[in-house]
Amino acid sequence: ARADPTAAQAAAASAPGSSKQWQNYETVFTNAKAGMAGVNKELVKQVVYEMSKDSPHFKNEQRKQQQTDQRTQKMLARSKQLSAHELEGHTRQMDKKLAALKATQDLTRTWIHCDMDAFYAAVEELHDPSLKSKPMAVGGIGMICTANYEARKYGVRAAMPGFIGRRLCPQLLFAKPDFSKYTKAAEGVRAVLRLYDPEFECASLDEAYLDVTDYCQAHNMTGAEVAQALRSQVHAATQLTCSCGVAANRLLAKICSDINKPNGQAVLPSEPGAIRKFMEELPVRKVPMIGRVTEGMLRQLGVTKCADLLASRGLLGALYSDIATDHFMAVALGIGRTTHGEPAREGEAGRKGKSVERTFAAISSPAEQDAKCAELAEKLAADL
DNA sequence: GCGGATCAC
DNA sequence: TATGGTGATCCGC
Repeated sequence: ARADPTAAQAAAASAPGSSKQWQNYETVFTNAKAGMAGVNKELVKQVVYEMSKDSPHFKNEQRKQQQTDQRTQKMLARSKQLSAHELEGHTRQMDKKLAALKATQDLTRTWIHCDMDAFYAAVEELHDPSLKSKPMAVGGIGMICTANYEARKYGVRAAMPGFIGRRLCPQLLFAKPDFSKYTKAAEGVRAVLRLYDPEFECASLDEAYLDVTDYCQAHNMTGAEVAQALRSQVHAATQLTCSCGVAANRLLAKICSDINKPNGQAVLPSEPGAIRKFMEELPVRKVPMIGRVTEGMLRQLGVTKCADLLASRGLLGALYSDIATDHFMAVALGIGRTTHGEPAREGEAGRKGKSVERTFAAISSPAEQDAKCAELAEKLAADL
């Protein structure tokens, strides 16, 4: 590997005086992600744009973007029609909502959100330690599932097409996803988590929520100490590292687990003042369920930090649904769930749907399209 | 009620 | 050359 990934890339980049259209090209790949602090974002944007701009995929992205632009414009127009009187009314409504929410706040529990670091890639490195020092991605030429930290230095990351990753980092190695390996590793991790909260909840293969209130009490330990012990024990048992967030509820713990990634932890004290201060400065995009689109719409309304959610509560109340504003206000106060969900009904019991989809090259003949549908239906029937 | 959009992993 | 798959929920018509 070269000493300075971005310098090597810059030398290889081809853009002799071309019009710099890529500068206006927003891509998910330049979002902040652990291990990507030193990445030359402009360069990544340029490479992604150059490799994408003539593709059908790009056209489709543009179409979708236009759609959300329209939606945003509609909302913006409505916001401008609001009278001061209407705004005041909505503000009072939101104040009621806030008061009700505050009454439900519970700061007596200690939650840990545990998030494995570059999980699939870390498991692959376990099976082949020589990969550790090399940039490597799990996935294929079509799509990267996750990249190790060596690869992230080049801007290579999850959800990026493999051929773009290879352009950003020519020596990038690919490992074929092997979910039986990851499932097995996850079981090793879970065996440890169970010791700290027998009712812990898996959010995915590599994420879990633990209520460690009882454990803290029984062992006379702080949440931070438990997280430290848990991480050591996970590493001892599996040779894998994870990051933890420690806070009074699941929402805050989840946000915190991302702060000191990889192999770190962050603690938010369960004090009203500390929580208020933490939320005030937090960019809304860090909040679970505020994704790229919602972030964009909120930005148009002048809302970028969680403090803005409170300040603009009247406006939000006028423009968004009850469900959405409930979430916004809860987030603004740092209020999240403090209980486990339904007793984990194993397997398929809670399932509400089942589907199958494939990406394939364009086909235009009705006969071929029909055959494709039949193929998918057969697959779905077999799965069912 | 439905299809499409959004979000998460 | 080439841009994933599954499931849940919400929005807008």
